[in-house]
Amino acid sequence: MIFSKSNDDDVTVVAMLASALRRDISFGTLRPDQKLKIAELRQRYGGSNHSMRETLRMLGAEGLVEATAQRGFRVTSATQDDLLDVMRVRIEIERTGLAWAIEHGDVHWEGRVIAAHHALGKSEEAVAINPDDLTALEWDEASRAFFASLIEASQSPRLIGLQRKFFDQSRRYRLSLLREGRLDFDERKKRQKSLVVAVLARDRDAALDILQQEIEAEIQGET
Amino acid sequence: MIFSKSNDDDVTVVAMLASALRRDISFGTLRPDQKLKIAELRQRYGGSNHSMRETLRMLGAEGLVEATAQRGFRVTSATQDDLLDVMRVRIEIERTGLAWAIEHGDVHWEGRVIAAHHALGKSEEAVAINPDDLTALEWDEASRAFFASLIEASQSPRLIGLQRKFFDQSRRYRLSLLREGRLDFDERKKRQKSLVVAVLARDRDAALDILQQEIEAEIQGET
DNA sequence: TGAATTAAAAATATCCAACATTTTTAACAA
DNA sequence: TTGTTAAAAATGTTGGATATTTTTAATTCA
Repeated sequence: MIFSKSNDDDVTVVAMLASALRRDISFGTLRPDQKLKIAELRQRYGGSNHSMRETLRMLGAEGLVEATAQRGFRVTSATQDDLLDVMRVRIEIERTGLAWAIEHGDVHWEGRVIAAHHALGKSEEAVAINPDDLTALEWDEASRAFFASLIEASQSPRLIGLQRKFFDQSRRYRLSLLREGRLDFDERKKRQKSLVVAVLARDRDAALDILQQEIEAEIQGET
Repeated sequence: MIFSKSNDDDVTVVAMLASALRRDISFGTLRPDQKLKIAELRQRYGGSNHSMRETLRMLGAEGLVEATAQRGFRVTSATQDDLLDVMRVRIEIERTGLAWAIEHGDVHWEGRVIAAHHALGKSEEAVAINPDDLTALEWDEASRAFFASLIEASQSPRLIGLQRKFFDQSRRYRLSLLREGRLDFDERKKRQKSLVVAVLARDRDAALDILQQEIEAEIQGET
């Protein structure tokens, strides 16, 4: 058989519930600090109480939801401090990962970075024109793929996992910036371009600087 | 009421199961790659099938256990590469945290570092003489507390969380080094002492260097 | 013999229903 | 108001049942 299973992530009920909840937390349908009562969630998303509990535990591990003993779950609160913390940690993680990747990466890695950059370019154009939910999610995923490609050659599974985790945690804030039109797509395009150039030139210091700027631009927006 | 509840962590069944499993994974009673069948675990540790599943999900989030859809859980495998990865990431996390702490920490932080260092010293002496399981666990906890105190003033909840996570992940390896008598307690004592001195002097570069050495010493052992 | 197929067994993932415990809410008295 | 108490709601846990999937063993056939 040529075809691989569509998505190893959505085969179980818990995985599907997790996807749905992640999406709704990202878009703010489930608001920060909102109490997540098992009964209500079941009515809205389906699943048994155990599936839902397991799902919430998973999201808890991802940092999207917080659990308190005997007091259930709530959506992780979103504050300015929290945003700052995610982004500061993201900067350190991704800088380290990129440094390692520049050290270890081969020509195939360079190819994947170029490909991811190309795809991101298309997505940014699309979302700049039409920022509806679906387009926004595709753009965010392209963005994630681009940053992921950068540290892909770091040879550190944990660092790669951390990058994904904090990128996911910052999604809420990022989509909010997009909605409010506070992303400067021209600036992003320039930075991303020069970031790729620096990476291909193996100019570590320059690459790390630009990477950091690109992440910092997501803290406040640029307009 | 003056007394606070003993431990917010062991109030629920799931939390207790998690503690027990964590301990047994740390000591290798549950070996790397070992299949964790719900039925067997229930017989050994108690709890319902759901509690056990939830527990395993939690440990999965902590990186002690790995889950595969439709194929259950197993103890995360322990390889040389894995050890290297944990330790490299630990170094980056803790270096960053200590740098931030040195920047932000006040005199109270210094006090807590000194206190944790003092307690660790006692524990190291105890475990050097008598490395039984209980003493070993207490030593490991004192060690964790010392490293945690260093980055406590980093003002980054996420960084603090990451430090704990990776310290926990490396526990298996660390206890193994201890069992095999491959820790040089004299060297450790010297390093810890000079680390504290550097921290109090706010000599960032020196402190980061020593911290890194102390972590690296846990990769291979020193004898 | 050995590869492929099939049947049986085991294990996972899920659900429902029930109950004990804890927390939250509402009512009430001081 | 403030504090206490009772009722309601929600969480945490369990047992048992069932569908699906994976693993193992047995069997067939080239």
